[in-house]
Amino acid sequence: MPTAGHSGEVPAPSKRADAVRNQQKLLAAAAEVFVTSGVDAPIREIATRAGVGMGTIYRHFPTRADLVVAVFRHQVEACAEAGPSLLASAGSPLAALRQWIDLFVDFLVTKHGLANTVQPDSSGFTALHTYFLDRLLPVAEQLLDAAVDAGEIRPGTQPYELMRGIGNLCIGSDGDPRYDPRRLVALLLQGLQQPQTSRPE
Amino acid sequence: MPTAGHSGEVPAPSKRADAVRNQQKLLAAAAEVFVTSGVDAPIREIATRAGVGMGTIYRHFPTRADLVVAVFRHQVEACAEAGPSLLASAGSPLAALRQWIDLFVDFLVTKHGLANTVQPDSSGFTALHTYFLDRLLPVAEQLLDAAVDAGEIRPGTQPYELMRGIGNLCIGSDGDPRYDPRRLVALLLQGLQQPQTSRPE
DNA sequence: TTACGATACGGAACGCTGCTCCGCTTTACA
DNA sequence: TGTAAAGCGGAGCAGCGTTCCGTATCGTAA
Repeated sequence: MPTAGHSGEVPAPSKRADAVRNQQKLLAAAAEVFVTSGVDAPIREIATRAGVGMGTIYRHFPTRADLVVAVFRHQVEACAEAGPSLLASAGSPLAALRQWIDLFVDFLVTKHGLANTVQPDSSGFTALHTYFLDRLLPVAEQLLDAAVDAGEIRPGTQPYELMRGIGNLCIGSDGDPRYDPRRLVALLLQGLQQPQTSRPE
Repeated sequence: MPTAGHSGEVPAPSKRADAVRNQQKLLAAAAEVFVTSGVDAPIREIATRAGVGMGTIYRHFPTRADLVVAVFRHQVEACAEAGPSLLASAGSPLAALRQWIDLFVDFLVTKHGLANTVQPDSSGFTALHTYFLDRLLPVAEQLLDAAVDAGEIRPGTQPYELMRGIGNLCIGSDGDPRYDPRRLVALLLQGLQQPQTSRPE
């Protein structure tokens, strides 16, 4: 094989620069549109938002499932990388956790859409799910630990339990304007905070 | 209010005969088409099969969910009524059970489609589910008991467990031509039969 | 730097679908 | 039997997924 890079994410032997650019633009645009309009959003809308033509999107992602899966992996990676950097840039561990969960909720739209797009009992699905857990659980743990160490939230919360709870809160969030999972997630976070952090009214 | 009928299934005060006829034709046609092409089948196909126009189907069932729910209730009723009559008409209780399960599998296509059509966590959904259980469990029990009394199948099988098992076998039956739930259901029934029915090879 | 083949792009066009709307038919009732 | 209302049918519209091919862009070798 020719120069395959250094075990990066793109094993393709050689790709044109504009093709790589467009793929990135499409992933970003699709992620935004999925949050706005769900995973069933018109392909045209995604192409328009990315500033590319219909042909381009179909060349990169022949089926909708291909696109959704790619966005999923991309989001997992972005979410995982955002954890440590938020911890460094945000004012406090709690602020970092809050912002990270915000990203996480956005991302869950894609994750739940996954079940409607690819066969939920296929081998590819379980592979994605384990990837999801392996990559994100340590990040959540790191953020939680930091916030606990800073005395901003009470200790004892399991990362898996929190992620699972947030995930469940976001189920069925489409179609019902009366139900806003973000409000409930915010409540959850509120409940996590130490009593002395917020003044007793 | 005018004459509201006698607490039947149709609370409409007075309906034209052809309207009632068409509604029945639509329910029957939709049921067939759902089995053939799934609950996402084109509305046109259902209208054509029923021999009515597009306007008619949309007047009776404004949304796809309305149609699916109506077919569901209709199927539950038909399935429940078929139990005793099969027991009387079929050659043996086991034959009756076999034919009834055949109906039941057809019907499950609609039931699983329900989850994709109406909100699975809505109150209407749980109401339909309890209706489903209340109406069908006794029938399954009656058929099982009869077959056990006749010595055709081994005793000890719980009706709920059987129905649940058949239901699970029928999950994800769309889209994969390699997976035919009916074969597996038949195997299940085979396993239910008394050892002495089939010669021990 | 230039020229050229390969690669990727864009979007018009097609077929299929859900849904509406209105002229015509059928029904029920007096 | 005559008439108003209720119901019917399907053409037509808008939106979506998907394909296809002329054109633009890129990488490379001279």
